[in-house]
Amino acid sequence: MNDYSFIVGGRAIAKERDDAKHVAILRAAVEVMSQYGYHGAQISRIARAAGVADGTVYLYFKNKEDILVSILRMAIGRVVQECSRQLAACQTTDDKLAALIRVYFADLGDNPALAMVTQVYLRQVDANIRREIGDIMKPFYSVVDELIVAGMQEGKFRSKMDRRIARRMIFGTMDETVTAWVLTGSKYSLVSQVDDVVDVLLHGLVAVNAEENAMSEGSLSHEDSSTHETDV
Amino acid sequence: MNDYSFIVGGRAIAKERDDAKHVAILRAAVEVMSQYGYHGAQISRIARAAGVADGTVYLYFKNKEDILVSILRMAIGRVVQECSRQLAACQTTDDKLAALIRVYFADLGDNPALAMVTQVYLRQVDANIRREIGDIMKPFYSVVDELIVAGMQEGKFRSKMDRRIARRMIFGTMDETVTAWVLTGSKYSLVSQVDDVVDVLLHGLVAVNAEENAMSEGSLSHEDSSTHETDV
Amino acid sequence: MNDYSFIVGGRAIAKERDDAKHVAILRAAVEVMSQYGYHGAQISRIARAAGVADGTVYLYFKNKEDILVSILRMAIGRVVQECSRQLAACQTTDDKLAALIRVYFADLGDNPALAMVTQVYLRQVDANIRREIGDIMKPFYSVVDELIVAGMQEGKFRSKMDRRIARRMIFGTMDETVTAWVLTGSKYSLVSQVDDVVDVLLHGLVAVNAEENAMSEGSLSHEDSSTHETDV
Amino acid sequence: MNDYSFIVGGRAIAKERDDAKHVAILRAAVEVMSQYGYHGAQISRIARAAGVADGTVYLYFKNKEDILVSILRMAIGRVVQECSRQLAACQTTDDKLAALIRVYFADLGDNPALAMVTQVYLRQVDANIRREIGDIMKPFYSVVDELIVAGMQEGKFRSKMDRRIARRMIFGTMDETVTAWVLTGSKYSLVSQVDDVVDVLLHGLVAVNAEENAMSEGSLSHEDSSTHETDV
DNA sequence: AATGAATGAGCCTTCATTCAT
DNA sequence: AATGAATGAAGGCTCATTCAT
Repeated sequence: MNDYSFIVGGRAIAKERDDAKHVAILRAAVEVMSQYGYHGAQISRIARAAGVADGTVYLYFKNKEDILVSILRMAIGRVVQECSRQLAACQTTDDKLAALIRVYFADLGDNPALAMVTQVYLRQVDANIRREIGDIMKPFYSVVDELIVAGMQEGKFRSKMDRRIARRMIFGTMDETVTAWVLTGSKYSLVSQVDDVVDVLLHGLVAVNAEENAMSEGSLSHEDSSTHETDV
Repeated sequence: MNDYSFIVGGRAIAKERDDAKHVAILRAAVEVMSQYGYHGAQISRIARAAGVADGTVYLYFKNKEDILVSILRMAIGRVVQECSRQLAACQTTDDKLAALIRVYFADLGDNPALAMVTQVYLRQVDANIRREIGDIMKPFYSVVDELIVAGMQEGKFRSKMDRRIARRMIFGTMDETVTAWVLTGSKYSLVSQVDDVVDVLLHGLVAVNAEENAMSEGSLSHEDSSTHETDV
Repeated sequence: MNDYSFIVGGRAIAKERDDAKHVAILRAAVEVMSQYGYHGAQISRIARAAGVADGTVYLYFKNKEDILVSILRMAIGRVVQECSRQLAACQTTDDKLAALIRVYFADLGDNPALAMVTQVYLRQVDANIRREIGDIMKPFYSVVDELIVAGMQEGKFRSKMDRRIARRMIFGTMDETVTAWVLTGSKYSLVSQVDDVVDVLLHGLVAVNAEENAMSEGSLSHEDSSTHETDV
Repeated sequence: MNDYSFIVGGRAIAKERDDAKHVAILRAAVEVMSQYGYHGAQISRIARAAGVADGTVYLYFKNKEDILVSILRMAIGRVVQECSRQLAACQTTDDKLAALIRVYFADLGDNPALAMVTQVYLRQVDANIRREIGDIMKPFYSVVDELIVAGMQEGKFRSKMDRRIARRMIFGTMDETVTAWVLTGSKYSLVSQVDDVVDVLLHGLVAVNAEENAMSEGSLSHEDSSTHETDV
């Protein structure tokens, strides 16, 4: 999935030439930024990489931050959509959580450049835009929120748990995992971390008893991922 | 604790006039940055807030980024030091984890401006400085790492768990919690979240059985914190 | 010739708007620098004098020093070109030397502001740029070198003379003459000095015998130039 | 003569500790400037090299330019004084000119760092200080002027020659020679150039006849100096 | 729609000089 | 006399954005 299909997301039919330029600029922005860093990502460089004139960028985007936000919107939009599809096919809440994380990791795992942008550069924007970022993330938050609520209702998840804190643990862990992967050069497989991450989120750090430890061993594969990973 | 004692860390007595200026500039930097944002934190504004001339800033700091890094160094240094003290007094690994998170939340909870800088603005720096940030964070990482290893060795923590992923869950959850608190205006008590956060980290999302749920209810207080918190 | 035709050199027709701005900035730089001195020649002042924005200067020149170097390049380029033309029409080596000095004095004599820049301000640049200045001057050096060699080969110039020293005498004398003229306010005619300078370069200080002195009297006119000149 | 005796010049007895600091600062200024260049010659660096505090420099010199001017004043003062001594011992005007140039070349030849300062860095000062430099040079100019007048009166030098132009030729040639020597790294002997320079100044470029050329051959040594010299 | 030349606001940093001690 | 910490003015350069063509 290095074809940037993530950018146009779920739109079934590309509109026109317009859309082609729109996408080209977003593609270029991701590439330029992941290559040259935040400060090296001048509009003129993005425009050149996209094969358009500087001014043309402003026909498609309000300003530079709008490009960054659009990148996130597209990426998250696509993840959310893919989540809806995959989660519907899951039977248990456990599976749904695993599916959610797998979709997220798979998406970013296939696009290190995009991951670099969302995990690092997007955080360098001004405070006023963080609000907008929050709005973009909301649908994704909702998916998780609904998942947590469902889990609690069906008795699977702990009933007295603070939903917000649970959600922050999920996002915080995902975020930290992806950021560590990105900052160490995207050298190992991000998806390979899914099972371990899900396991620790579901069961926490504490070993309830020896049997539980023994039972969970089979499905885990820490050793594999460990060998590929540089410690951060 | 708005007296910025966090800045000089554990030093009982400020050395000289030197140190006073050093601290004054760091204080000013934290205040100005939390108020005006990263891009609004011009050296001249920081200098004015510190009551010194622009040039004086450069007698104490190499450049603007050095100020940012110094803020983190002081803050983390103080947290690490406080952790060593508090963790030594803890009997169980559970308590140690709780103490660690409590120290961290208490420190930042008392200094919303500092939290704003570490959680938001510090991430806006250039790639080259991120390495330095990593070095500063290492001692803190180590504390957590040792805690995890100890927990696993004494059979308290799950033995087959990936240590790195466990650490990322802890940090990711803490980070997400503090960031959410900061971005919603630091309106509720950050320390009040400690028990819930620790609980969810230790036991995960899954309810093992009805009894466990019932047992954990007593020590938790989601309702209290919930009422103060705006959802993010 | 205060029309700065020296700047575009031999180009018969200015290319485009591009060239017009390029020339306008060089013109402005010469004027501003000769008027306000090197340290008073801020980019913003040059830009204002050229009728462009500060940033526009950097569309045409790499940096401030590049402007200085460009001024020299244009000026010297024009002199060298004019020299080639005039020297070809000369019969004797004496005449060629006279023509060379006349072209140089005429050019700078018509542009006191330019002379001020090349004789005074250009020498205030950094060591690294002196090399570039040397490269620019080389063609001019070569013209003189060839002239000296030709004179020696045809037996006109003293055969055992050190060519380098001869060249330094020629340049040193020209340079000192122009600098003295510039620093005293360009009040007298620089070209009027040509014959005397050439005479002293060709025959030196020593009177060979009474007859030679008597013979040379007719062609010289020290009294005229003397009356206009303030001693330096 | 690398002992900086040039700095105190002819003063028979150094005044006190005062004078020692005065000299130390001038020494340091010459060293620092020749080593680090004009822009690298900050007062603080000069002070450190002189072993005094920054502020102390201002007890001995009005400002930074005053240091530069003082360096020139000392150097020229010493040359002028040495000239008076040596020229008195000369019989002919020719010899006096040779002595003058020899004193100048010997002095700078023994102090490449000083030569670098006078030939290169001193010219980077502002316009207002050039006047002061002119004043300092006047005694040296006078020596040459008197020499020229004497030569003309005794019939040795050409009677109708423009004195000012003659003087500029002498200074221009000396200056160009020293500058070329300095900028090529002071690799050859500057004094070794004296005879050739004097010869070309006295007799000019033109060969009067074959006999003259033959006669002058014996006293010249172009080949020697040529081998040591890199062309500029 | 597309261009790209032009704009100009904005800021970090240096360093000669001062002055309280 | 000596110190050296403190000062603060000053400017080259970048780059997001505009707009005439």
